[in-house]
Amino acid sequence: MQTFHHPVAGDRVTIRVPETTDDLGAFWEWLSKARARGPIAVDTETTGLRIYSTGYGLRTVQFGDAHDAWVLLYERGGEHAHYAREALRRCRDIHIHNAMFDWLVLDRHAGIPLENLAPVTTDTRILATLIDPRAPFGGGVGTGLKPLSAKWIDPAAPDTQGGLTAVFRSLGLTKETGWAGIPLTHPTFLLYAGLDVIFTARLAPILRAELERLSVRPALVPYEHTIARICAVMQRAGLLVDREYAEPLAGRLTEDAERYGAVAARYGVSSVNSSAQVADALTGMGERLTERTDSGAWKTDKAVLLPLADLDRDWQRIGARDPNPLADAVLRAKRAGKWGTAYAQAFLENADADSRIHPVIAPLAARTGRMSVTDGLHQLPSSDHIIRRAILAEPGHVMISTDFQAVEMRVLAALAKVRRMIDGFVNGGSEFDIHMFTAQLIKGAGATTKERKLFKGAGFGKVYGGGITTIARQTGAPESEIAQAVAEYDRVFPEIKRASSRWQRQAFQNGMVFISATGRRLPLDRDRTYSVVNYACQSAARDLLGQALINASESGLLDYCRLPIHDEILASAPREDATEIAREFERCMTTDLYGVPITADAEIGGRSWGSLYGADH
DNA sequence: TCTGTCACG
DNA sequence: ACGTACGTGACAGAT
Repeated sequence: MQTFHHPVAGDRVTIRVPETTDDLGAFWEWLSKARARGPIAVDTETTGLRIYSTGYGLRTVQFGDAHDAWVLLYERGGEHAHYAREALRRCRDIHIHNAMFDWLVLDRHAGIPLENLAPVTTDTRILATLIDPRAPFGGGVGTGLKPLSAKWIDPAAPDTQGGLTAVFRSLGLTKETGWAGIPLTHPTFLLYAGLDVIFTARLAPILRAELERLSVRPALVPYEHTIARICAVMQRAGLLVDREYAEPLAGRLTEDAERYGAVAARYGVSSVNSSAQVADALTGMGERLTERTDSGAWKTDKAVLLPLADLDRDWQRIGARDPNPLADAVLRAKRAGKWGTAYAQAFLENADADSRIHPVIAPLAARTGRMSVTDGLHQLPSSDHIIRRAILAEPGHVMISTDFQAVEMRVLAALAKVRRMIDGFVNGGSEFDIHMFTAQLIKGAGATTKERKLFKGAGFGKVYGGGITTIARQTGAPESEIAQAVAEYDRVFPEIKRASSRWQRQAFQNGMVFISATGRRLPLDRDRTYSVVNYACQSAARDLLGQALINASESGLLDYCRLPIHDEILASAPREDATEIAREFERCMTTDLYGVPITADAEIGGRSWGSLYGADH
């Protein structure tokens, strides 16, 4: 048996790696006693992050408490794997840092259903996020095991992930190949694998005490664990990619990008993604650029190029000038290039052997509590259906998208107690349109759709905390019009400004931390405290979605759920039951927030996600 | 690794 | 004193 010792916060901890049957017996004896004393910390090491890729493997499973860790060599199979599985089956109280990953690994590669593991898990990352949700670059300590251990346990806590990267390099491996390529019994690998569970075990009680000290609403802890389980089930299910559609699509987009790229090359732009080249060439053609980036370079983004190409925001000809052929080619080449590589090509590369994409869902990613999804499925173009067309419901199923109706405006009305807004939402019925309502409030019953658009822009400006200039730039309306609209907006909804001041004051008195409607801690940046209005709304809306997911799960809809998208649940359901299931999703997403109705609208599509978008929409 | 850009809610 | 658009992920090019 390999044994390691390491100092942790003045203690000498022990890491053991069983080799023989006797060693495994010793592990079993330790586990029985440790389980009787308290929770067991668990962690895994694997060949990488892409759990569903072919050839993926589980290398070690670690168990530990505050002083002892055991690293089981799962990769060896046989009795090593057997002991690891049996240990996991017996543990009724476990601590994991970032549990979703380990649940899914163990579910897929050790035959331990996440439905069994999730209910007995406390995720120390969830606890840490409820204390401070900010990433390191956002001013927080971060929610990684290393920074948390350094802050709460031992400033000398090793950077096990970063430290291993150095070991990988010394072995001629990279960050990507190292996890699979490092020898299973490499001492640093095993030491760090063991230390991770020891730090997790020590972190849990400290974080729990801190949550209590800060009076964080206790219900948030089980609430977030339930949402994590639900998101893990969706990640496991994944979404089906239509390879027969995506492959030629990727090819076509690449051809388009090359064709337009060749046009740009005629004007001296060899790579359309080089802003400097585009700026030089445009200036050389006599165009005058006016906007600059943060670092002082000429801006050549879409907002700059579209007018030069005589195109509006929807890429329709304006007829105001002769289109600049370079601006037009750059726009089209960049779009085709991005859609081809970031979407169509990415679908094909990210899909597993069963043509499924398993989006990595982070249920508590943003500082407001919002979820994030990697693999791009949160950012697919919505103006055109061609990209989403590549994502399919299950065979015999159709896509159902159920989204909250103007949820952030409803949340704003409820939280800021905006009297006339509340009246509108309460009395407005199912077809109520808050932005038209606002336009009519200000302009009278004859308000036009153009005026609706103006006040929609002003409304979003309010929720985001934007100023006149920015709202004007975003909406394309002249500043004078926006200034007047915002002033009128403030006149009919005066409660918003008052709530903003009140919330900023409360946050200031609470160490620059705003407490959300659900009891979430939302740290503010000192130099932009106005963002509290957005944080309050975005965060409460996220928790409405979280509760909707829990409702859906409790109503037996979880197996149909595929992806949460901020104010929407995307589902795949049998065609013959779609109407009934859609009504059920609407019911799960319908609620009341301080007297303001929160409503949802389900749309039943066809086999592909694209059927809900673009031309057919 | 940073900057700019572009996609979403 | 005043005013500030919010939150993400991914890719390409420059450094």
